[in-house]
This record gives sequence, structure tokens and C-alpha cells, in this order.
Amino acid sequence: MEGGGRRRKRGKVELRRIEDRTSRQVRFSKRRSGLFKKAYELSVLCDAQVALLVFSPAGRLYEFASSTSSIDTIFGRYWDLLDTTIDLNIEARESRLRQKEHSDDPVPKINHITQCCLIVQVIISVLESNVNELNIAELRGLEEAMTNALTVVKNKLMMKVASVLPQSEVS
Amino acid sequence: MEGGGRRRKRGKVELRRIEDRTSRQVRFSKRRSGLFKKAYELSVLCDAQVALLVFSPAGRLYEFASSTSSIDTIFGRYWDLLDTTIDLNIEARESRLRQKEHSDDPVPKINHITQCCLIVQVIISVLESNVNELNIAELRGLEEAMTNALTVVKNKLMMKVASVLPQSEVS
DNA sequence: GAGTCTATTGTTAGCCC
DNA sequence: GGGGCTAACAATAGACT
Repeated sequence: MEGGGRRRKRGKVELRRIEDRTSRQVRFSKRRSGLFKKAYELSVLCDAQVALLVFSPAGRLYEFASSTSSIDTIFGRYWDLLDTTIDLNIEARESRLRQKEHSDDPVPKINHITQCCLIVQVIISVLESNVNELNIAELRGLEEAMTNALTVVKNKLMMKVASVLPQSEVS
Repeated sequence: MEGGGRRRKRGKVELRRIEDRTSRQVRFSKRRSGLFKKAYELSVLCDAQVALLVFSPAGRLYEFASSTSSIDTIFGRYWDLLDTTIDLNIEARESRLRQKEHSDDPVPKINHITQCCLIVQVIISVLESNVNELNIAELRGLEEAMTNALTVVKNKLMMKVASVLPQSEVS
């Protein structure tokens, strides 16, 4: 065993980025399938809803959702939980998040995407007709947000049409 | 080993729902932590972006996102990938998805949430001002979709205000 | 890249507290 | 519910194809 260097010698894995590109790629592939298998087993054995997204360093996407649900559905449920009351006031939401956190951890700034998640949450409510749950203030906030976005779109459309038709036409 | 029933005897796990409630709960707890550990290791060792959501049967949420990103960010990237070109035409999107799939697998029907994801994607573009990339047809589609949603909101708001103020007031 | 092999490390079921 | 224990399983690093 010690003489000819016959085979491997392993040593426990260090928890830091694997520097060698090839090795990292191989490990990624193997561990990824392991992770997805575990996710699948958890969902089946324990009847849990699981959503899993993985982006490789190369930018490839791998996804999993427990059989009875789609990724969209599970993430929708996640949003619902984040804010059971719909609230378009970003600052209020940030402060609520801060309270949910253990202490004065740095609260991640709400980015465009998060902002859009809030809007989507509201749109979902509208589409599913439980917009009745919204109070007047929330409805006004929603109306304002959507109107603003719509104005941007209208302006862009006008500019686009004008640039395509430099003549004096207005359709 | 066979005589006194001293300790365990395991046998490989069957891949189906654990019927006993208590056992299922304990397994869930143990396997969940195992899964999150694996997800963490994958993200660190292989420099991957990982987002993981788990709902227990009881409805409790457990979440993980690789350190440098939030769940929202990773999920936003997922949307971006689903449709790199913005397209409000649901049917066209379905047929594109069908082509991406290997063959004639059953393509999941686009639900309300997915529909909202499309809208959000557009809103992201608007907010980030790369709405210039949209052509006139897309802008018109966007304008129409947003106007429709806005109309629903306006109507709900009017009804709500009317029900709160049954008198002849209109603010 | 992906699959096979196997020594080795890692995970966890079934207990107990 | 959570934590500790330990044997029985399972995942996987490294090497090779």
C-alpha cells in the first residue's frame, strides 16, 4: 500500500474553492448529481416541497422541483410567505426584514429584481381576483407604481414610433 | 446481533413516503440539514450559485442561497435564462419551450405565476432602462398588458372607495 | 467531458437522553 | 423539538478508460 503508490490517498475535503479548473469541474458534476439526488429523496421520503437552482461557474443552469410543483409555484409560495400582507412600500419592507433578522446584520439592499417581485406578487393577486384583500392605501400604491411603469413604456413607444416614421405621420 | 435485539438493523431506504408521522418529521429534520450542508459545500468548493427552498409538510420554510447572492437574485437569473428575448406572447413562448425540451414531453401549461414572471421581466427592463431594446410590437404588447392590469386595479379601487364611503362623496 | 472502479470519508437510521 | 452515539449505508476523490 505504501510502496508502489498504487492508488489514491484522500484526506478530508477542505471547505474552500477548488483552484484547479478541471478538478473543480469534475467535482461540480459529481456533487451536483449528489445534491439533486438528495433533494429528490427528501421530497419523496418526507413529502416536502423542494426547489433547487444551481448555476455552474460557466453559467449553465441546473434545476429541480419536487414532482407535484413547478419552480415558479414554490418560489411564489416563498414570496407569499415573505410578505403575507402586500406592501409596495420598499422602506417599510426593508425595516420589517431588518426586524426579522437576528440583529443588526447588514440587510441586503432591495434591488430591482426584489422590487419587481413585490410587483409580481400584486399582479398575481390581481389575476387571481383576490385583490379584494387589498386595502385602499395598498391599491393606491399599486395604481401609482403601475402607472409610473406604464408611462415609461408609453414614452418609449412614442419615441420609437417617431424615430421609425421621421415624416409627419402619426398613426 | 440476532439474540437480544441490542441495537439497530438498517436495510437500505425505500424511496417512498414515510408513513409514520414522527419518523417522517425526524428524517426530514436530519436530511434537511444534510441537504443544506451539501448545497453549501457545492457553492463553496465549486464556486457555484445555489438557491434552495424547502417547505416542510407542515408548511415551514427553509431557505439557502450561496453567500454572494440572494434567492431573488438567483431566481431573477433563472428568468433571464428562460427568455433572453422579451416576449409577451404566451403561445409563442410555449412553443419555444416545447422546442427546447427534448421531444414531445408534456409541456407544463403556463400558469398565472409564470405569466407574471414574464411581466416582471419586462418591468425589470423598464426599470433598468434597456427598454430601448424592445421593438414597436413588443412595446405595444407591453402597453396593452399593463393597461389591462391597471384597469383591474383602478376598478377595484373605485369599488373599494365606494364601499367605504356609501355616501355621495367622491374624493 | 462522462463513466467505471474502489478505498476512504461522509451521512444517517435507530436508539438513547 | 434538539443533541449524542454508533453501526450500517451512501457519496465521492482520485485514478484510469
